[in-house]
Amino acid sequence: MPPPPRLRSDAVRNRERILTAAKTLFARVGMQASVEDIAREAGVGVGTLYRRFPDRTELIEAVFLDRGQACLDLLTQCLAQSDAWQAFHAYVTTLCAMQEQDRSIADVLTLTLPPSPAIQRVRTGIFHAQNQLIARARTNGGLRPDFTGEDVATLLLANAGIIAAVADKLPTASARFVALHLDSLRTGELSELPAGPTPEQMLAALQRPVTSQRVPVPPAGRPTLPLLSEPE
Amino acid sequence: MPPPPRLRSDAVRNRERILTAAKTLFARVGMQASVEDIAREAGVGVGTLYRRFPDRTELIEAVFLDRGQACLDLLTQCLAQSDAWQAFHAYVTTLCAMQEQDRSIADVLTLTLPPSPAIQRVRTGIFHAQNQLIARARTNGGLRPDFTGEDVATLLLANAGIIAAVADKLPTASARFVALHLDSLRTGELSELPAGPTPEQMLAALQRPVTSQRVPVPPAGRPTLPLLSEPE
DNA sequence: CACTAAGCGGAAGTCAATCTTCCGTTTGTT
DNA sequence: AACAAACGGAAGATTGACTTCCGCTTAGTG
Repeated sequence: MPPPPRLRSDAVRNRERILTAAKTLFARVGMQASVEDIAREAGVGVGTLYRRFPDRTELIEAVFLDRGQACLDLLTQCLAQSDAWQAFHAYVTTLCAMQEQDRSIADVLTLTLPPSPAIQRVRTGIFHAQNQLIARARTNGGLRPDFTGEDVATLLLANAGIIAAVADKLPTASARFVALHLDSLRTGELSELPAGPTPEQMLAALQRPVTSQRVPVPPAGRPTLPLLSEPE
Repeated sequence: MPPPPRLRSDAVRNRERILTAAKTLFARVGMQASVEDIAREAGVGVGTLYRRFPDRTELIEAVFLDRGQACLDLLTQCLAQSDAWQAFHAYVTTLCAMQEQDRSIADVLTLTLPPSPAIQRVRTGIFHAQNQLIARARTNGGLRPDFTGEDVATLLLANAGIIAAVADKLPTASARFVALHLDSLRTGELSELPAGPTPEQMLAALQRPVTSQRVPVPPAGRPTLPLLSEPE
């Protein structure tokens, strides 16, 4: 096979710029940022962007590896703390705060993108560390025993909902909500939790294609249950 | 002023059909359902729909009054219960479950639509009842004293996030999350909550135009804080 | 310095999804 | 039966994103 042709210096520079621009925009609007916006932010023409990244997924992958690393860093930092509850608490709090700064964070943990080998590796790394953190907090930190990694994912989705709706106008809403939620996680007066999705289900559910996230129209629709089920 | 011209009988019937179709579709996909989809669901032509509802907001308003009534009914039912905590618990649980069945429910409580007199009336009714429920649960039901109506709104936004992401594949996720969250609301080991948005802020934040919810591109963007703030 | 191929920009062509109008046809009402 | 009201849905208009293409620019080399 022929040696990969070297890129010209300006090409390298532009590649870099595009990547930074993508990070910036993905952070700001989520990963549905348009190609043109990214190009503008990078100060290059769309043509350039396309030559370098013919497929949007490459771009996404690059950015995601970066964000994933940030998560891993956070996890490492937290795992280093001695107090198990403190560590867990700091993790959840900081992660959710990061989400507010960077709307692509949620996607890293909750996936929503086609698994490439590299991404898979980072992801399993994250899951592993996260589970470690959870396990420790369960045995030593008073974290309720029925709390799972899936519950973290769900929390991120929930937090994403708040952020999408009001982060710009109510920057305090998310943090308060998370703080509140954390209060439900320590053993104390625990209610019987309904079973949530299994890890497999959760993984499958979040495995959505990235490009063209346009959802046509739900074909049929569930059989519209009665809205006002007898409370309790 | 001339007496309002009577509608022809078929016109009346169609008006009704359109309204039902709108309810159905708004429930299924949220209020961004397209005009054509509604028309098809109603079994009428788009032209008909347009003549009857030249402005999409009328349609929305009609549907929302209906959904609002459902919320009020729920509230009344819950307020009738004797146990204050049970009542509150049932309210939150059922409301969140309703959200899963009907994606326009969240919008009714968290608004997101231009206040018409009629809507305002229903809304204040709901808020009033809801606050009553909260107040009772606080004094008699062990609800933590720092919990407010705004926290309910935030929870709905969060729940909407979960639903939007995975309700189709993980129908259990939302319920489990809500149950978990409810555990954080009883007095017990309470942490110091960060202040959330004030009622005024919350109202203002959720006051968004309904039509054309396309957000162009966030003009500037916050000053990108460092992502990995020192945990804790 | 000059030559060449790699690289660049962005206008223009595609495409899909919605909104909106318009008009020939159907239908209710008197 | 006759007329206006109402209907359906094709067609035009808009919008926003994706992708291609080509004439100009520039880095790298001899």
